[in-house]
Amino acid sequence: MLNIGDFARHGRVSVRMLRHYDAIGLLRPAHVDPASGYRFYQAGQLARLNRIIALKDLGFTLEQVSGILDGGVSSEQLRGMLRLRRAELEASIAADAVRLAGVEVRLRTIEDEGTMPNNDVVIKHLPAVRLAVLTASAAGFEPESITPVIRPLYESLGERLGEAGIEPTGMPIAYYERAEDDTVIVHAGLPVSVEPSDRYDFAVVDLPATEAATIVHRGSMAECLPSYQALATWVDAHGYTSVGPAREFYLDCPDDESKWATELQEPVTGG
Amino acid sequence: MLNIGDFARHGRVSVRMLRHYDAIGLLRPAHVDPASGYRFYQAGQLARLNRIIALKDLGFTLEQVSGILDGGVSSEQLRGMLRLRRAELEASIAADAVRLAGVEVRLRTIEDEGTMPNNDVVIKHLPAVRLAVLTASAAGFEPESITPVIRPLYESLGERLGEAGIEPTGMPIAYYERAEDDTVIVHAGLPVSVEPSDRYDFAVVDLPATEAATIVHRGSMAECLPSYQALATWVDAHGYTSVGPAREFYLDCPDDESKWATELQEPVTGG
DNA sequence: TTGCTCCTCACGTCACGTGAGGTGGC
DNA sequence: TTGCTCCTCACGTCACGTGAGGTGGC
Repeated sequence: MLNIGDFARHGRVSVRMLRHYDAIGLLRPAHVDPASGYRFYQAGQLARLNRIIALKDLGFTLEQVSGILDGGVSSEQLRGMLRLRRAELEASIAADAVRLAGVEVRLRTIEDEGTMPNNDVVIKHLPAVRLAVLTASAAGFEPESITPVIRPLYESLGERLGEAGIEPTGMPIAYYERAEDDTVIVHAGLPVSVEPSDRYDFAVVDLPATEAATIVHRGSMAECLPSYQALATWVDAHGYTSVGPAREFYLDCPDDESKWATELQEPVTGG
Repeated sequence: MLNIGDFARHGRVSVRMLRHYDAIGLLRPAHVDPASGYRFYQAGQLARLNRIIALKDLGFTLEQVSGILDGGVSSEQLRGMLRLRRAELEASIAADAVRLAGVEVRLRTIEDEGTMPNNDVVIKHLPAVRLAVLTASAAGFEPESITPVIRPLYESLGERLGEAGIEPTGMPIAYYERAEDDTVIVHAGLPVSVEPSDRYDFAVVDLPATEAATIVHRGSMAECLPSYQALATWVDAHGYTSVGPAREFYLDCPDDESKWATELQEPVTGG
């Protein structure tokens, strides 16, 4: 019979762990002195302790270890648990690898530039939205070309929705496509919850759900290029691929345009 | 101004997270209604929220995120944190890979044999020990050859220690070496804390500290072969390499030998 | 008035580490 | 008697999830 200290030393575990295993019924001492409460273990109990440690090292919770050791788990169930554990470990390794890649990117950027890189890019899941849309063409993607096109689109769209008695259900979303002749097709959209109909003098479009790399641009849209570039750089550096047209989500549009907040959204896949 | 629900939806986080970030001072609402306690956020605060999420996704704690965002961290310190994080992630991936390999081994074993494999093997660090040792030769490693040699060795060793007035400081440890002619050199040891001396009629040997794969054998040493085989199988399957002579650590040796408990220790490296 | 959203506690999570405060045996 | 080991609470860890119980605005 060994006291708890000796048993812990032989088993290379802490005394506290043994008390914990006693408390949860995972490893009860062979004998407890009724007067002092002292725990005593048999050397042979090291075998069970070792089984516990071995299963714990595989990443099972103590509750699972308990089930496995006390026969509450059939051979078939054990196979299932091991397969699940394998899947979890593979997922965990993959997630850590993604984190590691992100850290590498930041380290390289900071060592190139000596400054904190653009941290504001986040991958988000964008749900599908139904939009009322008006479309027009612009000469290029520079703000000087876009602004004079999109402004009147939104004014007109607002009026037409009003005439049709429809209330937008959220903030404006614009999206852009490149035409063959390198001009840009500008879509000005407002979320609505109506069925498409010939009677409307605007289109009703369902934007699909997607993963997107996003960045919040603060300030006038005239100065949005650096934010777009930061977004594009990040997407490239993290191994994502752009899919589908970029979107602009107008979060906050007070009269003073220098105080606007816009989320730039680049639908992506991979990573 | 957005209420907490809308802000959470835009940021793809839970309301509870925003309250938590408020509580720890990481992201305070732009405005709090004094009467109701309602939190209100500006759309532009999404930029900070995204920074928080991005750094959190790299695996930084919220406290570290707070330090990084609030400028309490210089560019140099940030580099250091990123390097540390990289090392942590690499270690985490390596540890998970070891666990995964262990799970794979178990899965393969259980699918070959349809039964729970030998779980009792555990890697431990064995500290260095000083032993009083008597040595003899045995014909082979089978228990029939070892037992008649080691018994008298321990009897004699006990007597000689008694004559020298030395008390063993722990349980017996035996170790074995293979001679060139394939016979086995048997060392019977008892832990002591004395300096080596010519006056003793036994050797004083320092066994080095080592990592070892260990298994607890319960029962007579006449039946130790299956345990040794399980140990050897495990060492092989997990990619460890044996280094140095195997040891036997006698944990509990009552008169009834069928109740003995012995830890078989195989010094290893790698894994 | 019914729903909906918001609020503030406060417990639970997981496997112990770490005191605090006290006792028994050498 | 001093050390050493043992004991039982009980809080702390980390980032929230999840009720409980209650309130304000449409």
